[in-house]
Amino acid sequence: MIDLKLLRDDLDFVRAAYARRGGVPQLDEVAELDRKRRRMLVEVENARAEQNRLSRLIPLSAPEDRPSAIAEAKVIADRLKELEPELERTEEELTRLASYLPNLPDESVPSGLSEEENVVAREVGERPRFDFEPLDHATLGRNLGIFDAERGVKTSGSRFVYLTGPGAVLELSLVRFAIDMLGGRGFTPVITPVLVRERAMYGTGFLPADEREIYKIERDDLYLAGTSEVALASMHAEETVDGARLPLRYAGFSTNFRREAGTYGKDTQGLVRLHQFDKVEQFSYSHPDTSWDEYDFILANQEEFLQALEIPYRVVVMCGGDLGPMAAKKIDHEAWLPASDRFLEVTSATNATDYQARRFQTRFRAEGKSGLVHTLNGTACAVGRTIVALLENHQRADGSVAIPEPLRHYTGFESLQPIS
RNA sequence: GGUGGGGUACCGAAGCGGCCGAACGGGCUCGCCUCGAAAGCGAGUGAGGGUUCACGCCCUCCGUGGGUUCAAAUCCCACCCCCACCGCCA
Repeated sequence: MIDLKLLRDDLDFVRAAYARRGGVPQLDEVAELDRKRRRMLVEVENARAEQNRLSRLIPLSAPEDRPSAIAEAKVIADRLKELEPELERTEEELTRLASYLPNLPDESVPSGLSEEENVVAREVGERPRFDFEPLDHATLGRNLGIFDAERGVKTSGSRFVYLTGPGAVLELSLVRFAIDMLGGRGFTPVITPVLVRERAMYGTGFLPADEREIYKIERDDLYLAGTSEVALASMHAEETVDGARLPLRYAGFSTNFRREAGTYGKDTQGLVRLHQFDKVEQFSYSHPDTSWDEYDFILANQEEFLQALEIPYRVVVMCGGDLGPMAAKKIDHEAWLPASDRFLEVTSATNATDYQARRFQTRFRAEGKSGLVHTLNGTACAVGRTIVALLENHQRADGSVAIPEPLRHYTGFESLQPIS
């Protein structure tokens, strides 16, 4: 939710900001409803003030004056019974429409409507050169016996896999590596609930915008989270935290569930686009004045993680049209996949500014003043896609795949070997 | 699945339908006292919104939503959430 005061104070500013993400059709309607609401609010409050005044006089008045005093108060009471529902309807409509307003893009966000207009900031790391024909990750995975897609389909349908043998160990190793790295940087490890209430989904910003993408458990009225961001953003809902304790940093681990609606036929092989995958996520509650510094910190952690694993990548700044509803800015890191000959999104970092905090009412208090915090999130390790990048970049002529040095401590092996 | 008990301000905890935004205790802040601290004493201490250049004024909030009434923390209805115990269970 954005601050509706902005619509009153500087509608043109809001309009210009939204233009960078393709515009928001209902903007003027929201602004008009807001004006109407305030008009009615003043009317209702004045009536209530009058009613309160009259009511207070009743017990003080002489018994013989009571009937007339009550009759007088009743006139106002009846009038309020007409005005209040009307105000309420206006407020409901306003809230409903306003909940579709996305966050305002930061000034540094490039204009654009689709991912074609995202901006590649730079490329980091050397693309590997092979003196043999490199294999794509799906083939490698099969050869190495680290996942089993056929049986995943048998059990759960397409886009589900079994991670097997060294694949399972590799996953746990990556998770632990990421958690340890962040633990040294002030992030408290958290394993989050994956079934969440509607309120958590709404507050994070995935509802109402991304409803199609989310699994819902109708019977128990719960949703399956697509990222631990949901539970982490919801963690301090309705709380006022001591400003001196900011930033609050969490390294969330969870299994994530995504419907991948509308992606039929896309990335059907391997570990790229699954309905279920595990991820370690950075999440920060920041003071609003320093949230862009915190954003840089999250981005730096992401780069260090990729560099430690010797994965070449590029930094992509999302254009306005490619931002999620909660994002004021979003930057992805895309790993280079030499055999597939393309880049693959492996991390994403978002500064949600006060958008989520306003919905969740997460505040801070410092020097006697209180305000909304800023929330930020960024992938630390999306396990499946990280494995994809490791496989393609570290494959060797004999069909094996080298494990990067920092990870060996966790895996206990130095390479993945082809089975039989 | 069953049975109970609860949701009041930063925390704990009272609260006859009418100066109740709410006693009291703790905490916190600022004073006094002190060489300094503790203790003690005194004062203060919620949030959101509307309006105003401002001082201020006004409205709302006692889990949520309805209802009764001139007037609801208080009475009525529905719902949500939390806790405890029993059963089942990784």
